[in-house]
Amino acid sequence: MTLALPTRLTIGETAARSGVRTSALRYYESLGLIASERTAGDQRRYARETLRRIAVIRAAQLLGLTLREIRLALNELPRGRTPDRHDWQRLSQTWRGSLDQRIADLQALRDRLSGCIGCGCLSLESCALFNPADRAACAGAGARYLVGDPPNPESERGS
Amino acid sequence: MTLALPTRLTIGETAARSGVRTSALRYYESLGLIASERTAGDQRRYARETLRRIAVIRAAQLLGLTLREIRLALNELPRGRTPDRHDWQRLSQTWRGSLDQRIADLQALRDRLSGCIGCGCLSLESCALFNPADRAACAGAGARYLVGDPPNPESERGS
DNA sequence: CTGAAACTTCAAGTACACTTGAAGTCAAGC
DNA sequence: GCTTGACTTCAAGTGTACTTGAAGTTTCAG
Repeated sequence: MTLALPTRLTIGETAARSGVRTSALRYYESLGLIASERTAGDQRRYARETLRRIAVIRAAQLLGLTLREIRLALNELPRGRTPDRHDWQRLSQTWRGSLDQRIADLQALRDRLSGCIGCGCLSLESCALFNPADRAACAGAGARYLVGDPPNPESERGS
Repeated sequence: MTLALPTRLTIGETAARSGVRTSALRYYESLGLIASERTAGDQRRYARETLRRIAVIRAAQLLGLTLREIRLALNELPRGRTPDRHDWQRLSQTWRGSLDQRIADLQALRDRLSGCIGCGCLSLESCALFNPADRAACAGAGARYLVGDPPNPESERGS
């Protein structure tokens, strides 16, 4: 078989194959999420392996991770050597936990949505959805990207 | 019982009870998500009912809805009359569907994360996670806020 | 009546994840 | 070798959801 798949992809090819726009790929690269080699004329060439990396990035985004967090996780992958099955498995194992957590959070929210918002209860003080502390607990790991705990809460009232 | 709970809350009280900062409350009001009456000195006073509204807003954000979408949903509530149990139930019913969808999406992602990212498969072309069309399908309803389909994709290549 | 905390508006700033546009360069088919 | 599409950089813009700051006003306990 002399079928040699191109080892290096242009940014356009990479975009087409990954479903991620070229501008996003450049952005990812600027953040250090992916890397490229350059041609003599300074054009990017991506290794095929980068496609997997991009897929992992998109999957991680669906988990609610920020690009910064994803970069940190990807940095755990061995530098220099192509990540193998074991490396990717370790990564997916890490994220699976927060994904499970996120699913559990959403399921809890679903129960509340039916049980509390819909209940017509007027005892607002005792209602789980109306208790900020409780909601904060619920918002925990996975959801912070969605609603985002303010990094610096309680500044208007304090002192 | 002469215990008269204050019917109107200041913005600070509302913030404390809802766990949402005053700046966010003003922002919500500017978007038409909540309403207030004003004192002679032009200060806001919120009805207690607004606490429920705020809780619903936060819950809906956890579902991944934008404030715009939430406003539209809240506008379905009867104007003029205080929403009753039935009104809230209808609202929660609407959102429950997308919440279920979202949970299903995340569960599918979880299965893939273990089954695909971790699998070490090198047949990238046939791998679900590497197939943009498939991922787009998966990203459907609930996830758009997280990863956000670009509103205007494929502009660099076309024509 | 006074002083401080809480409130007011409005403009600008922040963070995230990109996209868009301008102005120019590279690569490849004919 | 020339044209054209794909590429380059860099700065600025977009949308969402707020926050922050300045400058001034209101409320209320003492």
